[in-house]
Amino acid sequence: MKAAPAEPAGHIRQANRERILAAAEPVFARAGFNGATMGAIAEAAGLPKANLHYYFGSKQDLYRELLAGTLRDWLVPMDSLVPEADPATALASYIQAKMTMSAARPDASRVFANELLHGAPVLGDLMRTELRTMVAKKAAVVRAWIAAGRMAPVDPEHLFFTLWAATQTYADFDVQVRAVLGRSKLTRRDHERAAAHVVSLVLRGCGLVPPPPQPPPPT
Amino acid sequence: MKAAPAEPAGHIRQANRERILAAAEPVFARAGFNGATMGAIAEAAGLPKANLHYYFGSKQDLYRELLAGTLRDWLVPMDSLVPEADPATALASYIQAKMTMSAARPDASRVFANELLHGAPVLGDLMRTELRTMVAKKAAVVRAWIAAGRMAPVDPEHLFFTLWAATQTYADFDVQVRAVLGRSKLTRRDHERAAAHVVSLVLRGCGLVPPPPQPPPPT
DNA sequence: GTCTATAAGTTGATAGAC
DNA sequence: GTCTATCAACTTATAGAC
Repeated sequence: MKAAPAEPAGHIRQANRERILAAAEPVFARAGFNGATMGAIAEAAGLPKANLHYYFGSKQDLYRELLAGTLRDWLVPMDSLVPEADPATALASYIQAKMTMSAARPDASRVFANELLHGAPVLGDLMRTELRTMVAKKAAVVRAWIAAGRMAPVDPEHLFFTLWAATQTYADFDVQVRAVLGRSKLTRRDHERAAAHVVSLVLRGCGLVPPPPQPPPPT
Repeated sequence: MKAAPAEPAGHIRQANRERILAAAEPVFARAGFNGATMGAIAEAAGLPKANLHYYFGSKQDLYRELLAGTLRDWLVPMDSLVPEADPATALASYIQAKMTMSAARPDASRVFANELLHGAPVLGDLMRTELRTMVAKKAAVVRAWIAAGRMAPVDPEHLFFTLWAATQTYADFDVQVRAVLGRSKLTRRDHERAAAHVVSLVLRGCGLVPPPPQPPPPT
């Protein structure tokens, strides 16, 4: 028999793993993969270094699990893009969802951005499978809207690139946004203004009449 | 007297510095500041490590000079945004210029993006001064266009954030673009298509009639 | 399952001969 | 101005007591 209890089925294990993942996110976000040290993550998690290796094996495995979780969360808002929906409403709420994520979990976005920036050495396979499949499906929805004359003929894949870039820039490069706006910190009103801007520009760009400014969801 | 010759006024010095800077760009782009090693840069430059320290003092000084040069190049295309210009033409050519830079020097863009991603520890001051001043000037131009009824009332500062994000995503996150499009490498046609998409979406988004697709400049 | 101690390897930076 | 040799510090990962 091992020392691990058989019945609780890994309660402690899972709790500790999540604790370590949560502590690792800001450390990887601020310093990148190489700049982040297991020591710093361990300190943030309130555990000895050795425990991190006990739970995740290596630094790269820990990093990989963090990223895979982010990609999953990241794809969820695309579900609302369905053929039956109104294009303007669906796109506006997708943009709003992405803007809300940028504001709520900027570190997750930054770790992801950093991985892409360096060529996606650990996430490349997932990008070429899961992400590509999902985008192909949603691009088909946009193409259907265009074919039905419900929106202007934009390139669907490139529309997604623009949407991701325009929304995530407020998380990934917020230091640039703050420098230009002269803010030491982005307020809730800054984020609302940013979201209104992106929604309005994109909807008009897609030939869709922007709806009157709607209050943010009670999330 | 020092060993350095007085008359040639640093010809060798400058040539070697530029050689090292050119070699450092792809290394920093691929590995980030911490992942890049002085050994790797020295090898790429074909020089011993010690020479890098002789010319730049420290790794951070080398990195700082590389970034400052990129920021300068990066601001140049904004010069064409002047009140007398036609908004549609000026914005289209600004976007084209940024897209061309993304395609031609992706590594410079990536090093810059990486610096922003980690909070601009070495470039922060320049962002809050030079960048902010330049954007304030160009935002005033956009405001004048709007006041004259020559384009839709978009938020000028946020318009720049969107333009930068939408254009640089093709350099910074090209691995994501390639994954979605199923390309092993982005072709010239891919970049043209991307540029046409961004120009068209933004011009329509700004209430400006997109001009017919113009051939790329002979650059 | 937890933690201390340490091994094994890497890196930025410098000394000093040429 | 160039380059070899080397140091001091740091980091990942593991061994082994508890």
